[in-house]
Amino acid sequence: MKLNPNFVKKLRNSGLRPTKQRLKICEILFNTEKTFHFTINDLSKTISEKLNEKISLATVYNTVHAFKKKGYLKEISINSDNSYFDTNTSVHHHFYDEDTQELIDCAENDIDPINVKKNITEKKINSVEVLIRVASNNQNQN
Amino acid sequence: MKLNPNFVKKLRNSGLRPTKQRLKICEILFNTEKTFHFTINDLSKTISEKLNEKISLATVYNTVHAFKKKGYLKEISINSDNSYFDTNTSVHHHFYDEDTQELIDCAENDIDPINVKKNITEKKINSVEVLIRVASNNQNQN
DNA sequence: GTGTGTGCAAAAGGTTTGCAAGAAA
DNA sequence: TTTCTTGCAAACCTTTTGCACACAC
Repeated sequence: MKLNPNFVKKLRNSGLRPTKQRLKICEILFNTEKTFHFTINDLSKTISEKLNEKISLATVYNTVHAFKKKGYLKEISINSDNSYFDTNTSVHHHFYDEDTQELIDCAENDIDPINVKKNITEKKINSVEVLIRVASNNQNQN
Repeated sequence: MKLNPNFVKKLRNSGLRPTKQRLKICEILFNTEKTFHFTINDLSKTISEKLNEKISLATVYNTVHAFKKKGYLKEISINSDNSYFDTNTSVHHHFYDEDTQELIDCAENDIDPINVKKNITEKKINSVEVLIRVASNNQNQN
């Protein structure tokens, strides 16, 4: 497996040692033009499918949390069943398909800018994000 | 403890037997003009503080889920640490205070209506909700 | 009486932690 | 050789489940 120098640099810059495991996870997460969403479960499945090597679950958790802490990943909570991570760390909106439990990025101009007229707290607004839940009509939401 | 006939009726109407435990939980959740947010942990603490009687954790879970299923409660996921329930089951927006982990309802007219210009799925939109994260400026988000 | 609900304790599921061995600096 | 990281297993915590007893009807 090639040792991508960009990822080595990326990790080094944030004070994380570029270990074999972290580099492999970088390859999976950041080696594509487009961003995507995943669960820890997805990721560890991808690892064991795509790589001929095993990374322990604990290391996957540690790495994902380290990446989140460094700002390379963003965590998104939609329901209590699953915790999603997003390789797109910018503030943006989502569609959530309740049938498939799939999370889809919303393009910047698919939604008009949100105007918060009144901030009832005195605190600074860090982000304003919209979640659009969709489902087919003949849906038993249970 | 008074046996509130409204709650007896409410439960009966939805096919839930009006047991002592369920009625007590109704008193706590629905006996106020204003709606509020809580975690299972909050609720079970309130129960043991406000009532001179104990309700088993399993029953609290069962009841909250039964109420959610009947549409009396709504579950809100903000972070992976906590699952919040809302006694306001309508579609509405929230402020989330990252300092205190507190969830605050947003009044209908504190935000201009959201205009979804393009629904990239072909499915029906069930809800459009905004989450506004706030925090004090001098904040170490860790 | 019949069926549903409760409470306990045990099981489950997902995540974190402690620690010894291994890899990076 | 010193420090950080990994991997395993155990610990943890929250939520769910099985089952006997109790309660609602």
